[in-house]
Amino acid sequence: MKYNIILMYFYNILIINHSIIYSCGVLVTREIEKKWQKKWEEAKLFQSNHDEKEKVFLTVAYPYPSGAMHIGHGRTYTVPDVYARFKRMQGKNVLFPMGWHVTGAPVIGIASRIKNKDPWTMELYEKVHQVPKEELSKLEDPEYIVKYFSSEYHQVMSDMGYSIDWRREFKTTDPSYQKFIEWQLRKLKEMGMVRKGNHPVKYCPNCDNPVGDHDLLEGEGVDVNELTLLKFEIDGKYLTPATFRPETIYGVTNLWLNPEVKYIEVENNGENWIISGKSFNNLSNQIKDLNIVGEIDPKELIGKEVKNPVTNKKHPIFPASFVDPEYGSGSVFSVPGHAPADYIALQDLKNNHDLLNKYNLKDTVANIQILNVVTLKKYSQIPAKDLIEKLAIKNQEDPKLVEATNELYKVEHSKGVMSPHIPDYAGDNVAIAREKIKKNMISDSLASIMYDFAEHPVVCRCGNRCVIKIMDNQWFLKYSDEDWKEKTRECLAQENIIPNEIRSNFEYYIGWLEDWACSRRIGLGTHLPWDKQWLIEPLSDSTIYMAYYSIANYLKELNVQDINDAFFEKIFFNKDSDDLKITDDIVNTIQSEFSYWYPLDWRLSAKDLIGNHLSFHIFHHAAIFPKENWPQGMVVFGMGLLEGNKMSSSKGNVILLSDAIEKYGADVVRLFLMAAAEPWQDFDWREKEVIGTKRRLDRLFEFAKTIEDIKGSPLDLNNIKKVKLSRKIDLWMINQLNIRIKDTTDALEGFQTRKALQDSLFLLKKDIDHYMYRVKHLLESNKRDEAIVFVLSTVLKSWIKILTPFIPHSCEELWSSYGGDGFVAKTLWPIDNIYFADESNVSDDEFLASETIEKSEEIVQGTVHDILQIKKILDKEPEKIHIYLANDWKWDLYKIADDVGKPDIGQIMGRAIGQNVHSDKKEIAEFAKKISREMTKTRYIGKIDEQDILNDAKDFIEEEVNTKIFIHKDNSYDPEDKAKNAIPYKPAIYME
RNA sequence: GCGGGGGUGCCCGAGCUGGUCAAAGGGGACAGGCUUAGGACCUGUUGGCACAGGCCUACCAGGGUUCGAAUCCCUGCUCCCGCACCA
Repeated sequence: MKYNIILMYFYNILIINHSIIYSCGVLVTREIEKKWQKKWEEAKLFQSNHDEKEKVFLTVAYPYPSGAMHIGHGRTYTVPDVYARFKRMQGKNVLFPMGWHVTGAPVIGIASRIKNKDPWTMELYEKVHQVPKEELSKLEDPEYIVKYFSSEYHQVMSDMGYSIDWRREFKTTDPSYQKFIEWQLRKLKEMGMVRKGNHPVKYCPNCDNPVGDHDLLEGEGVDVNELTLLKFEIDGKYLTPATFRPETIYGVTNLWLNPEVKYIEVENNGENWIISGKSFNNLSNQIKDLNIVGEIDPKELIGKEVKNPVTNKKHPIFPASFVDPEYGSGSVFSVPGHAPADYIALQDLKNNHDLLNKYNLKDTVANIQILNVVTLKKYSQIPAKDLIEKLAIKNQEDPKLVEATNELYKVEHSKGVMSPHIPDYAGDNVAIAREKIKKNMISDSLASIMYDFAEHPVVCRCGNRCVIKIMDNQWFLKYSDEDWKEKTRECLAQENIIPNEIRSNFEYYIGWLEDWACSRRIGLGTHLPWDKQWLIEPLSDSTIYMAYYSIANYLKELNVQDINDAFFEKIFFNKDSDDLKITDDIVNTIQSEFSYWYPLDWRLSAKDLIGNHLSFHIFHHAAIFPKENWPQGMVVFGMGLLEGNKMSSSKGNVILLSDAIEKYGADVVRLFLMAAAEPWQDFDWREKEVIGTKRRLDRLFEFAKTIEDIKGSPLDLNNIKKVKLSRKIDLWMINQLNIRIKDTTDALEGFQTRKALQDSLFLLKKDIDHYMYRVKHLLESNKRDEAIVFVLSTVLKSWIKILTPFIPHSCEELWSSYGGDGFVAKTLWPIDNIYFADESNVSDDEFLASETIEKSEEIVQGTVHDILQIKKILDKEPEKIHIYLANDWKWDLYKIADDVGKPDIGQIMGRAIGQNVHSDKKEIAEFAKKISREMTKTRYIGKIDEQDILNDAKDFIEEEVNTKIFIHKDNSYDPEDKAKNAIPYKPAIYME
């Protein structure tokens, strides 16, 4: 024990040292980040108002603040911030708002658990969500929970430097928002999109409330199954076994009852049913007015007969210990032909002489004839038996029995056909027959529907067992309505979906969605305006709230009583009305604000919300707004992983965003999150790689210092001394910069943050390294080379700009440190033809084409590479290196080969001879053969002046290969006949 | 079961409108340099065989289309995600 404490002590020291060492490398500290955040706020940089500029309106799903923000959330909210900042620099007027979705039930449960000092919850909120002790007890109030965490979210979002227009912040319980929701629901009701009906839910009788999966102590993710209750008559009463497979009613041989459990007689609508005592709780929540009449002794029923409701055959009742009194109604009908469990139970009973004697069943059991119902290829008339034999199942306790049951259920459902002797349904697929039989039996009052959990128990957090309750008089949104679906599809079709592969997912969900229960009993929220006992279900109040953002700041100024339906009709549809209570000028201002910002350009959300939130969002926009205000695009996010494992607050596997910011700084966190994966992919937070990201950021600052060092005086980005460039390597660097700017811009347009950073940070850094390497020898002879200073300053200036959306604090700091004017966030995004766009630079026609510039550098590098390769395998150091360039006829032939486009030597030869490119046919053939394969590996961009290129880089090459080089256009000196190896873009080499 | 998306080198992960792909980038490993030292930085190597700039084998498996396939088509295997009344 002591030993461990000592070890921990050392470990702590190591950790402390660790962070000290790293923090030494920080160039942008938290203080600097806070400084810039304050400056942005003071300058109201992100307050967006209606003006003449082109607008971009984007929203990201507002959070449900029931816990602290973790790095997964950090990614979700950084993506829109990066895009917003990018678009602003492109001169757009961008609206990026934020609100809090506080309606719903979870906080109610959390609050009561905190009140009850539930240890798990207390630990979660204290350790994972890091709520201070003095605040913890206040979380007994659900309103306080959302208040506490929404202000926490607000703080962390500010610390991340998000460019949010906070004037439009709201909570979904704000009175004016509730007015907005009431208006929407009334509107939908008027349109006939709301109906009343019944609906089964997971329910806790103790809490007297429906419960969601996250409110469960046990049984998370357990399905609710729909079962058919079949009524088997016995002495004027009914036994009501429940089943998944009503079609097997034709194969019933007997019923099973558990003689060791309590059964009761209940009265239901004039009928008397015999059910297990334990099933009453569940059934009574589903069937109205179910009254207990008395107890029934199951032992007395054993051996008696029941009547099959469909075939009218008589079946005996047998005892069985496997009958679970909690499942269904506590009795089971036996289909040994198609249910392995029934088959084996029957076998077991046959061998159980004690039991047979006790109930005097010997003859009855022996007379049971197993019946066939379903015909299945590759199976006998008794498929249950086949499977039991195949899996070698010995008795009822065998765990493989479940496997056999599931297997047969699946196979018969998907491939089974009703056997020829089954009346009315012979030849039908099982799946179809099942539905038909169920429907017919219910309409003939031979059966009814009940619901049960697929597994027991399902336990509420309060400790009580849950049941399934039919909620009656529920209100539904009619997503099943075909016209509504059609309109929704139309809306989807005109939207941009990123990534586009997700589109088919939406199409699927729109088709699949059925009516959605939009009312609930508990939680925070808005009451249904026409039926106040109901609250509006929290997904249904979050469908078109983006429209609310556009006017939220104005609504804060208004008197809530004055906000009525007429107001919203005016704002959203410009409909005039006598009921308006607000003066014209104010209404018109708000109206124009809405019509400026709408439609929504981009909606961002997580991919697990496709089937509900996002689909509802389309449904409601399609229903309520005219086409010109339909949403324009959606971006769907992936999930977050932590060191390869799924992030989950409730499992404690999270890193809080606030901790990450404290440790690494907002820019590092932003940079890592944006570089780790594209938004729609799952990203993985790996500590090691986060640290790597930090180093890379530091190097940006070092680069700036390097330039100043070369220049020998302070950098002034706002006033870069222009120099006309003549060296190809300088042009190459500028050209690479342009390529990176273009690729970054394209990537950002499509929300590809990872690719954008790949281009703007990593690849550009590589280019700069390469450039520095290429000009190293020039700096040695002239440290203050003006062209180099010009090139590097130009690169730095653009580099800072294109990184600003990602690491805004660092970029502001760099910008202001090196003479930039104002906020870099307010500067314009760089164009992608810097230098070349200026006509005075463009005298040398040859270097207009970026391809040529790239190719030149490739030739230089390729030549160096080849020389080094050959040198490596020579015995001795060469004294001279001769470089031979391809002569004109080779270029001509190369062009022909490119035109032909494939390695078809015959055709290339034919054309070459036809055009008479060269007199020596043998040489042509030889060369054609040589290049025919090479061709496909090289990009042909036309003839370029290789001599000029190599001469320009001659000193660099000589330094690299440490030997004098001689460039030859012909083979006047060619002792080893190497010149013939020269190919366009790939000179021949000879060393001596 | 229904629906969607994948399987790439030691690991993560790009590429996938066919040729510039032995395959970007990162991580790891190895070697070297810089250094008092380094968890900092730089360079090189990281499929095999060659050794005058080359060849072979490779992108789950099998088949096909093509002059040419990681990329297109078919088949199989396999992994992941969603399936609801609720954030």
